[in-house]
Amino acid sequence: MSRTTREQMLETARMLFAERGFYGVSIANIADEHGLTKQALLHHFGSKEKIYGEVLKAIAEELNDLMTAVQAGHDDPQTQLTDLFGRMASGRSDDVIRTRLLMRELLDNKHRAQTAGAWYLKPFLKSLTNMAKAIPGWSHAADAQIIAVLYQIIGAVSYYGVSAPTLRGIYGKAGAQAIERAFPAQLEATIAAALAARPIAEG
Amino acid sequence: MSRTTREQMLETARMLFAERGFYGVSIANIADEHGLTKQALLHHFGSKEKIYGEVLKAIAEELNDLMTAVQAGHDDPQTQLTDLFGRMASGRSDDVIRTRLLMRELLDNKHRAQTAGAWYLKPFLKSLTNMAKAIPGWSHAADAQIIAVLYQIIGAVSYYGVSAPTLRGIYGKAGAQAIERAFPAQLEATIAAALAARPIAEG
DNA sequence: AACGCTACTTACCGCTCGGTAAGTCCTTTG
DNA sequence: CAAAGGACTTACCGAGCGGTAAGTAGCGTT
Repeated sequence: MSRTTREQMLETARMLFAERGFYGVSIANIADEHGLTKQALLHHFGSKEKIYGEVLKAIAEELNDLMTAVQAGHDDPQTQLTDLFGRMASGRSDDVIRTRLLMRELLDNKHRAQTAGAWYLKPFLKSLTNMAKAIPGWSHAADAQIIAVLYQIIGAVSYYGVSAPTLRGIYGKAGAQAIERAFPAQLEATIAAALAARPIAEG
Repeated sequence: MSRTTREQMLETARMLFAERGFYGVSIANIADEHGLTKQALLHHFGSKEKIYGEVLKAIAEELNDLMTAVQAGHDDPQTQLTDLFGRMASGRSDDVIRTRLLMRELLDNKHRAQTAGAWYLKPFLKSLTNMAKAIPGWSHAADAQIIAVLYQIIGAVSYYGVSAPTLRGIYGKAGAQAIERAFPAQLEATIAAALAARPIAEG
């Protein structure tokens, strides 16, 4: 049963870190969600940094699983990529939480650095790059160019998962819902356009 | 001279908030940068929230200025938009700091909410929307669809300004520099592609 | 010369932070 | 049935947090 508690704690930690960021969440905040004390968390994980590290590690594994699933589902690399990004931006609450957390990590890891960082994402980015290289016309592009394109797509995808509260604040509930409805199709078009545009050779 | 001190403080605050986030920066941190005490900051701004609010307000003004400049520079709305996003992603340290801060605000404002938020950006988004509506083929698109597209572009642009440290961690200094070199041209292509794809009517 | 104002200071306050120490309770194992 | 160990608690700690109170020092006005 301790296993379950641990997993529940990790899940809560992920949600809270995604919502408020590493510095915006205290160990006690996470523990309160379970009716336990912060020392219970420290017992299981040792330190706040380690909790955060485990959350990131789990996310990295999920992304790799997603990658595997997408590769199993299609042969065409462009379809694989489109499917992958579509899944990452599904709008399901799991995905939104994960996207938020990854964006925060992107912003913060410079300062918390090596401890636990985007390094976990390295294999995922490597797989992404290989997938893109399999697209006709991309095979001879430099890694740097491919990553530049991929990062722009990831940026577009990520903003989707993160903007909802802001847009609701600016445009009201009905307006935000209309935008949310329009997003997925529009996103797919943007991704298709970005992938269709072949990488530009360095000048 | 008090004016100068105040401005310096705001500048430092902006940089630190961008680097470490609202919760990752204390008033004392900001004050230390000037050799003053935190009470000096509280004297000038009243509270931490108000410092942050002033930073956001200044950014909103800058974006509006940028918008005006771009409109004065070109007649074609698509060129205006491309120019605008290009300037926002110039890679100059000012722009990187501003982009980081806006991304953080996007992630955090749900919780700090009305106090001081993306509401400052409302006029900017409104202008952006109008600019997009002037593009041939976009005039009859719903606001929601236009904003969906714009947000994706903003996402792609923003990731550019924020990813450098992470990419350096993953690909090393030389690799990251190659990516940085490839980014601008690639970004322009992505923006052009996203703008070229006409908004999709709601199904 | 007294006044008021701005710019700042030192001295606090109550609170929360991450983390340590030392236990209690309960279950598993020999 | 005792020993061991995991799960969790209460009781702390020093440090840092945002913010208040009460000044002081230097200026321009009257």
